[in-house]
Amino acid sequence: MDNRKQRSERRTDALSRERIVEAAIEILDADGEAALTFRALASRLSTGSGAIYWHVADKGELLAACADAIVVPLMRIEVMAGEPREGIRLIALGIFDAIDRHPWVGSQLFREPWRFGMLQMFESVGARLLKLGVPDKALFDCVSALVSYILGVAGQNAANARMHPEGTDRSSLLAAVAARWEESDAEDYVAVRKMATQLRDHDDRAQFLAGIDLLLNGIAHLR
Amino acid sequence: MDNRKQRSERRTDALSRERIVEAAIEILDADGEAALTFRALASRLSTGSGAIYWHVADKGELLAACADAIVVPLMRIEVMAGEPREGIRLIALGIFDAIDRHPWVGSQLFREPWRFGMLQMFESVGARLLKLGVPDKALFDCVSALVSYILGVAGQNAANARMHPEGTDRSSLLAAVAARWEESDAEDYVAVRKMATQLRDHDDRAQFLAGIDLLLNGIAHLR
DNA sequence: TCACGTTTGGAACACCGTTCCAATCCATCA
DNA sequence: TGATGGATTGGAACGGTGTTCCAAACGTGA
Repeated sequence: MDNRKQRSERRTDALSRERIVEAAIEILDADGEAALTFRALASRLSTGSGAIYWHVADKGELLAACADAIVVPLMRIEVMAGEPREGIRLIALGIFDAIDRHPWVGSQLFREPWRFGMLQMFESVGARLLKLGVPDKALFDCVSALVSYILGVAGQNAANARMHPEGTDRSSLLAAVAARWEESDAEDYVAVRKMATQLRDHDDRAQFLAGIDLLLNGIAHLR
Repeated sequence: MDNRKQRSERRTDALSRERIVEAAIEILDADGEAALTFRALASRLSTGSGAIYWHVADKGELLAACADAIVVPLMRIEVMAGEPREGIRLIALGIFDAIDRHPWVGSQLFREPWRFGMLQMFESVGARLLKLGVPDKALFDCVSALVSYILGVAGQNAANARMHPEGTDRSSLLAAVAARWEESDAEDYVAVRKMATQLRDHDDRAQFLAGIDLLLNGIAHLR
């Protein structure tokens, strides 16, 4: 009779898929992708690896569940309010910022794109493009270009973060690369030299948005 | 005296960085990324792992060297001949096709983007955009959007290939996904349902090019 | 011929994901 | 109430990985 009650209330210190995912995310955020091992996870949860495997099929599913926990909530964006272009920018920025906070999501999102709220993402972006008057025939190409771009930048940011773990002084790093660009051969690298100054003080987030706007711009001028 | 001669001609069966990279690429192409282990490599070269480590620092460097061997030649494209837009399309398609043939390059290119002919790629694309009249101020954003998009699609293709190893019947797979899209809720998934038919018989390569054109289009209509 | 730096092959190490299993918990039923 | 059996746990064990280490073989200049 109180069957329902007892099922819904679980012992707080019992292992559960959510508690495992939560602990895994803590490890991922604190020490990066390579630090997430079943041993480290078991130790943090004061248990053995076998117990974890009872709740989670394997490491792939664990990573996917972690990424889900971060990404899926992002997909629930105000249904269709506001200007469509702005809506698309918000969706894109939401993903960008999430991956900025949790770089490991980038690689995961990338490794298995179809496990996540991809359907919702396609719908969110697609519906807004329809509202902008994109013809049905061009819709899929446009949405998929936007999504590819978003995931592409996401993945690259994750790679960047993996390479420059955190404390790195970003501006001096950029300055160093820019200096190298400026020193490259004046005849063979005309464009690179011109980009060097912009590289030095560019902002990843703004540049990401510029790319989105470029795509939206191209979509607006479809014939 | 024949010092030079002896240095340049190496015994054909001696181990060398190039022979190792060559063998590694064969394994990668034949059996995928997971099959490349130092043991498998050593066995193929009839040697021990220690001998390989004398020529190659670690697995990361090995993978990077393999990717270099595929990608770097692609960057040497006819200096500045032909219509700039077409040139950019050719560069992009070159990378797309290379990754289609060697999916593992996609993930590697992605993991460490700056180890490769990225400078050349920035220059090749940038110079052509300059020729198209893109103002200096917008150059970096435009190039970087194009490069991000290219790498993004590349990575996703690699992920796809990893998931559907080869023999998979692509058209029936697409049909299955499309069917699922069509069955999704009629009210909440308007756009997805419209895209389903286009998903069913789309061509990855053409769609990739459509995205490039969208970006070029947006760049052309910059104000 | 000798000596010495270069190159090799494979054993050994630490660690990983995963499997297996004995021990424990706990709700249910006789 | 006590027994029973499934759900859940913790940790040992297994096969495999990247990497290190080192004794042996090679080959080249003195």
